[in-house]
Amino acid sequence: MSTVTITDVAKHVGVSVATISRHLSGFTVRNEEKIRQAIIDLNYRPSAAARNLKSGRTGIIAIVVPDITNPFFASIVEGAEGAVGEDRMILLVNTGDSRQREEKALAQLFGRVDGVIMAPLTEDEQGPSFFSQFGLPIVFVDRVTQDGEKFSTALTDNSKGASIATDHLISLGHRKIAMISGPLSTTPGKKRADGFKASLKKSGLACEYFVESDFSEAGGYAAMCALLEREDAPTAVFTANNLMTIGALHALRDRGVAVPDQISIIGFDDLDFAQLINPPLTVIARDARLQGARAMELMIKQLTSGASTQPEHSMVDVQLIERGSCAPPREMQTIAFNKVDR
Amino acid sequence: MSTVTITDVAKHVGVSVATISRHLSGFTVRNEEKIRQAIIDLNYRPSAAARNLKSGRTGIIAIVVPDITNPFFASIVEGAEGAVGEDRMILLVNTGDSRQREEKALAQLFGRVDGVIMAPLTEDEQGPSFFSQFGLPIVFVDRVTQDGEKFSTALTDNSKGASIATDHLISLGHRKIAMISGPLSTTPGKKRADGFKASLKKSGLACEYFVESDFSEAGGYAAMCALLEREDAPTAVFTANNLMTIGALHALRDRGVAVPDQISIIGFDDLDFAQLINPPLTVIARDARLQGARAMELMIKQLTSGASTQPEHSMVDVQLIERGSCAPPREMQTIAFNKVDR
DNA sequence: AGGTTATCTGCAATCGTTATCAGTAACGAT
DNA sequence: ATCGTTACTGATAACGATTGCAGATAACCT
Repeated sequence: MSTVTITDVAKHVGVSVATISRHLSGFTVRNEEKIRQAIIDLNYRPSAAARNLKSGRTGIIAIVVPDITNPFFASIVEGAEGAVGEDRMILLVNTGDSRQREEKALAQLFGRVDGVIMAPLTEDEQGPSFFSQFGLPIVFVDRVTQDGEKFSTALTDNSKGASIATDHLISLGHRKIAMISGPLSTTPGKKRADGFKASLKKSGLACEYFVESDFSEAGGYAAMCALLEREDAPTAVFTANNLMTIGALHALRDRGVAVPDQISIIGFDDLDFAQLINPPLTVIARDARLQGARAMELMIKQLTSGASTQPEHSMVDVQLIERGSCAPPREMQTIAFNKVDR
Repeated sequence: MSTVTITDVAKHVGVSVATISRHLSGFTVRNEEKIRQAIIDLNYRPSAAARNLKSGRTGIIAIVVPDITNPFFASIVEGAEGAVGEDRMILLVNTGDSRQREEKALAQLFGRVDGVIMAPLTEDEQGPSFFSQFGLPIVFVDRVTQDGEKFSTALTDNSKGASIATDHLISLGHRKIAMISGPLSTTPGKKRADGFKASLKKSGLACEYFVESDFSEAGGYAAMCALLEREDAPTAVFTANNLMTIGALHALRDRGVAVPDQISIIGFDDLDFAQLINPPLTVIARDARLQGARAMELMIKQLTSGASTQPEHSMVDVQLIERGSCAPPREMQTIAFNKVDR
């Protein structure tokens, strides 16, 4: 009962399978009404597997992300979902930050999907030729691999964002500025660290409070604790992604450090609840949904216009959103207040 | 170049396709080393489509959720992902709260996946026989349809959770207790409303501040605003899911209403940042990840032990987490303070 | 050597669908 | 009546892999 094929329908109506197939493909055939009825009566559903084999396309696009519970990646997926269109679907692969899972998944994807939108774990994990030989269209989102130039990408201006954040802290008067960085093996980790260091350098500041962490909440927590324990603690900190920002905030709260009175904090990536926390969080924001949508558009373009097209690179802009978590450093606040009071 | 088939490998080695196939399936064959080498040289990857057609199984399980950016559903997906095992993958379908998309997706799933884990939009959307005739194993997660008893389910104790929340507010002395409810057409919406009303009744209170909303942040915001505008405003509010809690908190903040001094608030479902907001949020929590994992386990059980098995029902427990957003109502606080001061 | 297993091999059918190709029927124009 | 055109139909060969069957090869024993 569960396996009604096109042959059954054909027999039931008394025509050949070809006719049924043609009807399904939208051609006009003679016994349309009878066929329609038979399909309903028998509860026939065309087998996607057979169609895939015959046509060579699956109508499925894979999205491979390291961690779907990270709201940023969830937004990427949502954006891609919104741009996928009527006749395609999304296969989600969550690699859980495990290289092994990532590799395995990639191998299994072959023949199951028409293309892969991918946020690789690190930039150098696979041999340089791996993706070139992969045989499936690829679009990189948020992160790239070594030879990323050869593929379409949907990135954000990481170094610019980091520079804006750092400049903001500097302009408030901070000199002892820390960064809780992501892994330097990842694109955003590297670029954001670059932007931070470039800004410091431009203002003649040394990079003394740089901690490389892992983009996780626990990592942010640990990094913040380490910074607080230094005898000469920083007066401001830039956290390189949302989860580490949350972790750092937890650490500050647990240690009873007042924000922004004792330390200023600015995060990369906005959070849904940034306005609800105390104080409201100042962040560098970007439209992750848009980034996901761009990735999907690039993929669909590649799919429809053949593989011969040139790779395209999309860059989503970043933006400083000032709320309340950044203020002049403590020793300067008196001055600032004096000025205002005068 | 991109379509290397098993035949190409066979020719290259000088054996029949059957031998290659057997090698791939783990049997011992004569020219193992040669075959392995040829596979690498030609960059051959078995076509999943052909395997699907032949074997009738795809190794893919679909998860259909209304909104992947809702952290709760993201956690469900993560939990399911963690339990899916090595040889299966997840196809994610985000219906975006659109019934049309949901229907279409379901139809397209046939032949693409081995089973469907599903959180339906509403309880009654499809005819009662729809899922029975669907022809694919189904497990409902978080929400069910009318005839949910016939299928395996992974739910949480919604009414118990709502009762605990309501009782908590009552025990603090509140009498004017509001609920911002989800749609009564959904399982969690209905059950949580039931629990709320049952608790009020048990304590002899009338249900005067009940607002049915839509589980969205905007909906929670609007509902909270409506409640605040009533001449006899409530002193406490129970919000039926995480997004509406966030919306309500935004509304309270925008109106300058102090929590918990002027109004107490308790939400269903914990939030990552519940401790970071001011005051830390008191919530009813459950393990969404576990719920997703349970759903996947039920699905795999069904898949491996044939369709003949009885449906099973898993219930994830709920738990009150007291933080700082609930306090005795204003008129009682003096009394409470007096007691303490004595 | 001869016989008996044990192990491996190739052929061909099969999964459900679509594309191709050679028809056939209907109809109007000649 | 013949022809050309239009509009549809059915048989059949793919698509790329797996598998039962029967035959081939090797291994082992007497």
